[in-house]
Amino acid sequence: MSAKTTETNRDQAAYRAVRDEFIAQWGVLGSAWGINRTMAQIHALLMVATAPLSTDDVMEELQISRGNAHTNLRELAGWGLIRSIIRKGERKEFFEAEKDVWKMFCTITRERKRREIRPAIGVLKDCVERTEMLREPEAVAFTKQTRALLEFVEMADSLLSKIVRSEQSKMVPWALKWLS
Amino acid sequence: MSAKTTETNRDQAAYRAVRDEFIAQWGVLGSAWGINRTMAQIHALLMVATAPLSTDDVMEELQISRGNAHTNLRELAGWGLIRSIIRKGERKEFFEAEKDVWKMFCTITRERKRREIRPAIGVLKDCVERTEMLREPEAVAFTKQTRALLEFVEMADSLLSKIVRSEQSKMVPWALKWLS
DNA sequence: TTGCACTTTCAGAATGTTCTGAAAACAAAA
DNA sequence: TTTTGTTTTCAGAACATTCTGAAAGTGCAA
Repeated sequence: MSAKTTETNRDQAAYRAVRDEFIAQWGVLGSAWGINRTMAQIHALLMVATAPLSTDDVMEELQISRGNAHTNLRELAGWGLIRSIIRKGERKEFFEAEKDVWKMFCTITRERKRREIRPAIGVLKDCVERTEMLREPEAVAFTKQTRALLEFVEMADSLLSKIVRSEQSKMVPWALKWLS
Repeated sequence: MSAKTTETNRDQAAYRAVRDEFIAQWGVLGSAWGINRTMAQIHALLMVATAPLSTDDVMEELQISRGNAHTNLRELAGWGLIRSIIRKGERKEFFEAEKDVWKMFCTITRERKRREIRPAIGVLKDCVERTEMLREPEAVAFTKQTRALLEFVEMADSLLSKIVRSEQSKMVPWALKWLS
């Protein structure tokens, strides 16, 4: 084995170690968020993969069962963070992640808006509507507080909508300028 | 019982029903986020309470055990979302929530930055540093991807820092203007 | 120093989430 | 049609989180 090959193997091993560490840590971070650890790990794996992976590849790399891999791949596809690839002549389904960070951000933001912000707005609107005609001091305070929350959340929702509709090429330079 | 009293009682009952619904739903939303349901419910309860509540009040209102109430009150205090009140002449400890929505937002953002964004930045920096000298195509792609993530997360972190340092009286009108 | 009012802790129970592995379903090819 | 490769489902197991309730701890005041 040549010196060159030896060096390459060492580098390859070093890279693998860092990559595996990245996947593991991304899983930990995912759970700190509200996200299933395996789902976060599969996402990390696909984000740094150089080619689409099959369900079996994912099972092999992360040492997880077929059911687990399958379910989490579907879930990720549901979020729009990965897409499935069908290669002609191949029966197997492959998956690849969206790698553009700005697009990822927009996708995640849109989903969280839908799953977390919208329902909160619904609850708050309902609370305000059903108490604003009451005159007991407690009810008045309640309406005031829930209305303040509602207004804030609606503003945040609109801001996020506008940001997500923008082009990265406009937003990022603008943000950097605003920061300085 | 006078007509007036009857009306007041009905309103009181209506208010209670909406308030309890609010607390319950806030708990559900909390779990959709990564937050313990009881913790979210206690927070909701204290947000709309007109006076500070004791541990026993919380136990009574939410029908939960002392240990549960205690632990989650401490946790909320750890986040800085509630503070404890000691009344002179009283041995009992009371709790009240920060009600100002902007301050709440800043507190939550600061904590999430600390608990979720900082560790992510740490992981990503480490990945970039440990692979940027490698020349294998896979390693190069990995560094590129993790660096892009790092830059994005660092930018988001800075933006949030700046927002959280601002005055509500400056940010909110500015945001509203920007929206239109 | 004893009793009292309250807070804190924690083992085990209850509940909730995620994972496995095998069977069923499906669909392309033989 | 049957075979073959693949995806999907899901019952039960494994694991993780949250909750209860009782006991221990704390410190004031009689």
